[in-house]
Amino acid sequence: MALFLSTTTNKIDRKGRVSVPAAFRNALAGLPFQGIVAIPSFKYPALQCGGMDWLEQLSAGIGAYDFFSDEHDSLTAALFANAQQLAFDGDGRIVLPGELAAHANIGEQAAFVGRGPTFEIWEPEAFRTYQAAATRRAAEQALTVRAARPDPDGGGA
Amino acid sequence: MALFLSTTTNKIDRKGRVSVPAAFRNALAGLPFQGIVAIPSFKYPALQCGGMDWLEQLSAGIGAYDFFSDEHDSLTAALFANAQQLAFDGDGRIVLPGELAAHANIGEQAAFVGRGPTFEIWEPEAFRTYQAAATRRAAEQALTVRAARPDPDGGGA
DNA sequence: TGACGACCCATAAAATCCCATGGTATCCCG
DNA sequence: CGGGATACCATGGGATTTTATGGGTCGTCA
Repeated sequence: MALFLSTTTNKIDRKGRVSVPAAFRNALAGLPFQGIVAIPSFKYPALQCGGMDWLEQLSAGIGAYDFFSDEHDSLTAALFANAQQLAFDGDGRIVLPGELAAHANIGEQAAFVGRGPTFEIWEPEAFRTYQAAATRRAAEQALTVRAARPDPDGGGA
Repeated sequence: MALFLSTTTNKIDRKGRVSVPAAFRNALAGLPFQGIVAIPSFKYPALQCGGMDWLEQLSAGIGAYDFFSDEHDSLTAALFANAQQLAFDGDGRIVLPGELAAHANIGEQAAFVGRGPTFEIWEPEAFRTYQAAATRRAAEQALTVRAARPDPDGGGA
């Protein structure tokens, strides 16, 4: 699966449309469904996104749980019930539905944040705040990671 | 994986382009994505770089963490969100985005520093300073090591 | 009829491609 | 071994294409 990298902030026009960054669209090129899948994160005011293939993987993972288990209920309720399929228009834009925009407090602008196999959509200012904290934590953890996983180059970042 | 060796300093033209040293390009030949991946180091004013295969390895290493854990969040936010995929143009150059150049205080010139499986991009003067300090530290540590460990072959030097 | 979504087109800015040049190292041949 | 030819590399700039963004039109469904 392609990786989503870097952060791009795009404007939302008065019809509620946003351009998905070209780099992300390229990562999704070749998939049967041309568009993205967005799920409100239950940890952050943000939207978890990926291609259709990502959702299928997620589905496969959930399938492993017992069908009648509480986990199954919680997960399917939390994930699939709130998931939205957002198709690209001819110019690579999507329309952000009201509930999703509301969950992430998105107004005029939306930040598309790469997270490797997936990406997120944030309100730009909120993301900056979160990002600062995450970077600080990651810097501390970097030592841990290196200790746990021998890293010849001494450092990724 | 190929190795990156030696240091080369190249000029950045007014469009923000730099030639990636031919030796580094050769090390990346054969990869599906022709270009490099750059991540701002959170230890130095420099950019950690490598091929796409390097990033995939990194991604695999992070995948070991629980998907919903804070560690996972911090690392992916710090790495992937700040990472940039920089493709070669037809002449083996990349465009250095503003934020990356800013992080490394890069202006007119960029130093490509081989580090084995990865390489770094520095502002040349800053690298010289860092390099000198690192050399000094290494020399001090060498003395310490020799003192602590009786050396049968007479000290090597 | 009136709101909403899907599709189409226009435009400015930015990224990308393509070609030209000068310098340097390399190779080949006498 | 010397000298010319050659290939490769770093660099510059113009032309072309992509992107992001704005707006219009037409059909659909309530």
